[in-house]
Amino acid sequence: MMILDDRKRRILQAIVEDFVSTGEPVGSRTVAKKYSLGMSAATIRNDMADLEEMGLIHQPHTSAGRVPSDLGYREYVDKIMKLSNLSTEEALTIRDKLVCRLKDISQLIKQVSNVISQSTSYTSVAVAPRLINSKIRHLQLVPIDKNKVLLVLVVNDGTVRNFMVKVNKEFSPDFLFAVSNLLNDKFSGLPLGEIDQGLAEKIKKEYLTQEGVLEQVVDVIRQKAYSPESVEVFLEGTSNILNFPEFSDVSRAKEFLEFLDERNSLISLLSTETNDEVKVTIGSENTFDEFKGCSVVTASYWIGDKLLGNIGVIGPTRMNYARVISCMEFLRKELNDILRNIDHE
Amino acid sequence: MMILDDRKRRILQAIVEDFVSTGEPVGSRTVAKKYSLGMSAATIRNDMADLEEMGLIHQPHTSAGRVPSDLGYREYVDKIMKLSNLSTEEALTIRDKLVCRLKDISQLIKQVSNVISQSTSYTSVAVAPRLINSKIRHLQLVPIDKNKVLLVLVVNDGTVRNFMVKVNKEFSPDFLFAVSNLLNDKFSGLPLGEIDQGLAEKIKKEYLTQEGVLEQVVDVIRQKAYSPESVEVFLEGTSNILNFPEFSDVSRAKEFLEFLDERNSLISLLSTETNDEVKVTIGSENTFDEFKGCSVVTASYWIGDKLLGNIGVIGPTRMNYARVISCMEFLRKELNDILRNIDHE
DNA sequence: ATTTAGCACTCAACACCTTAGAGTGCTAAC
DNA sequence: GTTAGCACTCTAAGGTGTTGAGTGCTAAAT
Repeated sequence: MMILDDRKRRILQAIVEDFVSTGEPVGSRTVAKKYSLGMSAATIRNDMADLEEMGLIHQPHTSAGRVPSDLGYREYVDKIMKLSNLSTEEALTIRDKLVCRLKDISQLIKQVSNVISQSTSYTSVAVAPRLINSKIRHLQLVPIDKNKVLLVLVVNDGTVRNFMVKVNKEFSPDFLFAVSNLLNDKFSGLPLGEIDQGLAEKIKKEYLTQEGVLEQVVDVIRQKAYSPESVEVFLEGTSNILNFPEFSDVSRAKEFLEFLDERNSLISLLSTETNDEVKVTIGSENTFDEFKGCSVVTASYWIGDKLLGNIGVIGPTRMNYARVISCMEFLRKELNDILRNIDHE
Repeated sequence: MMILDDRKRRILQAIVEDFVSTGEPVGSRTVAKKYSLGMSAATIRNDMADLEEMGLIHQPHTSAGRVPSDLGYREYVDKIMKLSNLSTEEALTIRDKLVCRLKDISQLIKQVSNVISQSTSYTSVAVAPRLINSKIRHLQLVPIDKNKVLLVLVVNDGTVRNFMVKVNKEFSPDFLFAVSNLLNDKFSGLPLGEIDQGLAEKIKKEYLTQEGVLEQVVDVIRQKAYSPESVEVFLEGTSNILNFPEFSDVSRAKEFLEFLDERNSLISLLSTETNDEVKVTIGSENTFDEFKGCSVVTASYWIGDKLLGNIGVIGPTRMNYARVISCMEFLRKELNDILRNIDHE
């Protein structure tokens, strides 16, 4: 457990905030002058030496100023920084951008991601609501060709998804319509996770039908509900990272961008459940090596107590944490509000 | 009209090929030694001076070697380079990667784009078949909620698209099914471009129906058929460009990457009709300023004489043209073959 | 017992110079 | 028409000196 006296805390704060905004190591003189803490550079130097001993800051080289370490950022985020609400003006612009795009939840999430990346100028990732937690609102089978049927699935949040179902004989539109009605009768209102072959069996018995569509449909639903393939991921503002001197080394930038291309990594990056809070992962706290120099801020959005998906920001460890976190708080709440209104099951 | 004697052509060839592979300006000694043209460096120097006068090559500075100009590349591409087929091995791997992914044309195109970017190590763009040129194979209306109906549209190449249709009253599934059947009857086989309100009127008269769905559906089809919004664009291998020293300047790389984020620019970049050929646009020949230092190689794919979409490669002007063009030729043919087999209208 | 001023010391960054070498254009000989 | 030779040019790389920011330590001041 780290205990800092008030003065050291203020010095650490000054160092973090100055470094975040300038990108240059911060010297004792700068702290004394710019942050009017009412003490001399020499005093600050002494405290800095202590802070360094504690591992909160370090020097790139002997005659340079100090730079916060990952631990220093952690201390700053946990105990020092002060969050502030977005300006009302900004809040309004963001709200505006979200409302005018309400045609589809996936599009909404994509837009949220876009807004995040724009107003933080970092990279943003988001995953659309996972199927597995949704309830079926409506489904319908549409004939495609002699061995394919399209399953159109509408879930409670209004998302529409298409799945191709392979079948072994051709079915007439009328028959498929009848089956659709039957399925709607039985399935609608059920969570996707509860659809299984047992259910199919029951229906088959009850209606004495032998046709093969039923199992195939249930199969596809089960498969798609669980498969990570069917999770929609949005990535916005990837080129933003090139603004930061941390990535002026092209090979580093490339490594980063290539990592972002891997869907699965992104999904696992986000899928730390964050309950009701915004979660911050700093530098070396990251599991992925590619992100040792980056920080990730994530949040989840919910309907009631059902986790729907996550949103996140990725940027250099030298990140404006207060701002990013405030921004994420705001958007998380905003998103939850919008979703609460949509969900008329 | 530019006429080069055989020797000058071979010198230009050597310069282009050496520069493409090394990225360094090419000197007379290098040409003489590495490309055994059987003449001395001095002779080559004389010819190089001529080539420079013709604007085909130029010197970055007095005591440097020569670098091809855009015009030089053009001459090389048009009259000098020799295309060679892909190795059978490579052809097989590519064919493999395409076949195992046949579930959906859009996915196929995306995969093609992916393959292109991988085997050229440049960035690849592709547009999926445009709706406007497709014929309707099947359509069906699915109820969503009290003022929305989903239009599921299946076109002749097997692509399935969903469109939300706003309506002003709630319709029963049975009614929508009946309308779907009617629409199928009237529309299926028709090119999307031919659907219009006249057609809707005719149907309404014939069936004496007054319900409002029909117009709305026709409206949505017309709108989506023409809107550039509904063109699907795929972009693969964006981070590849960071491999080239041309983009080791981060701000240049950023500019490039940001340009790629704009769908519309990409679409217009590709939508030069290229008939039966692969088209090469070199450096300053590009309309977009952002691409003055890049070359773009595009090709189209067709079913019969209907243009479906385009595929393209974007890379630095210092590009291995012969290889890229061969690769594109191959994939264009491959794609056309696959599509020919799919299209059982 | 802190805090502060003063001072010697360190080190990266920058400017400046020198050198090496790659490449040229020109001329005169082949 | 081609080539060898040579003087010339210019960049890239390495070396040197200077500057200034920043430190740590010590001794005086509070």
